Amino acid sequence: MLKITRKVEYALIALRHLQSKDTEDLTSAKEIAIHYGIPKQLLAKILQQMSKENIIEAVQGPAGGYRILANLDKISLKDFFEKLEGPLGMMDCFFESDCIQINACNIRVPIQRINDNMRNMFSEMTLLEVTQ
Amino acid sequence: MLKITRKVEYALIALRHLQSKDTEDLTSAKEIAIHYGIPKQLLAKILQQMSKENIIEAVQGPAGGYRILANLDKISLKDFFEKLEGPLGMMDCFFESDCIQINACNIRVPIQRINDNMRNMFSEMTLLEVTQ
DNA sequence: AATATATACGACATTTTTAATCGTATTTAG
DNA sequence: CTAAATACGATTAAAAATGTCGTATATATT
Repeated sequence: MLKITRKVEYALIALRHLQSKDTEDLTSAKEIAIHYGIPKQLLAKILQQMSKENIIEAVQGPAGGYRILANLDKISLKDFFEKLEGPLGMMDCFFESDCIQINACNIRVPIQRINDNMRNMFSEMTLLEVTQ
Repeated sequence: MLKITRKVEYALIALRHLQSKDTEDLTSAKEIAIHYGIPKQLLAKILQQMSKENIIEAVQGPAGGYRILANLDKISLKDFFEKLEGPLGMMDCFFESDCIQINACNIRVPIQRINDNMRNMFSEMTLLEVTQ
C-alpha cells in the first residue's frame, strides 16, 4: 500500500531523461523505452498523456519525439500525480459515495486529516525537485 | 495509488471502536463486523494479527473477545502500517533487488527523498490521533 | 508519390494484488 | 457436553494495475 504506480514511475523516468537534453531536442518514446527497459507502447501512452496535460510537447512524423514544455518548477508533485492518476486520496470513500459501512464510518474524519497532511506534503514539492 | 488497504482501514475502525469501550471490556469480532458491515472472518484475522503484534489482547472462549493492550499514544502510524503491511515504500525497488531497469535507474534517489518525507510524516503521527 | 518512422488512441489480454471465503482446530463459559 | 468465541492455513473471487494489439494519422526523406 501507499505505492506509486509504474505509470508515474515511468513518467518520472522519462521526464528526467528529457530534462537532461537540450531544450529544443526531441527524444522518441523508442529511445527512452530501450534505454530504461520500459515497454515501448506503454511508455508512449504515458508520454501522450503528459503531452495532453501540456507537461511535454509532442512532434509527429519521423525524427519527431517529445520535449519538455512546462516549467517543472511550477508544477507540484500533487498536481502531477493528479494529472496522471486522478484525485489523490488514501481511501476511495473520499470520491465515491458508495461507502460500505452500514453505520456511520468512525474513521473518516481522522483519515481525512492524515490525507490532508499527505496532500500538503506533495503540494510543497515540485516536479523539478524530482527530475533534476 | 497511494491508497491504504482495506485491511488497515478495518483495523483502524476496530481500534477506534475498542477505544470507545471501557478498558477491561471485551468486544467480539462479530459485534464489530456487524456494526460496521465488515466481513466477519476477514476482520477476525486482522484482529488476530493485531493481537500477535500486541496492539490488542485476545480472550478465547464464549464471552471472549478483544480489548486494547498497547498504549496507542506510543505507536506511530508508520509502525502501525508496517506491523500490518510490512515495510513502507513508494516503489518496490526499495525492498526487492530485481529492478526492471536495464541502465541505472535515474529516479531512485529522488523518489527515495519523497519516500523519506512520507515516512517522517507517518512517524510523527500516533495511532491515538487517529483512533480517538 | 511512395516509404519509413514517428505519435495517437481505443480495445483487449494478462498479471498481480487485494479482498473475501472455506474448512477445521482450539479454547472455555455455562 | 455444548455453544460461542478465537486461531489459522488454504483457496477462491474480485479488482486494479500492467502490458499488448491493431489501426489511424502525421511528416521527413527519398
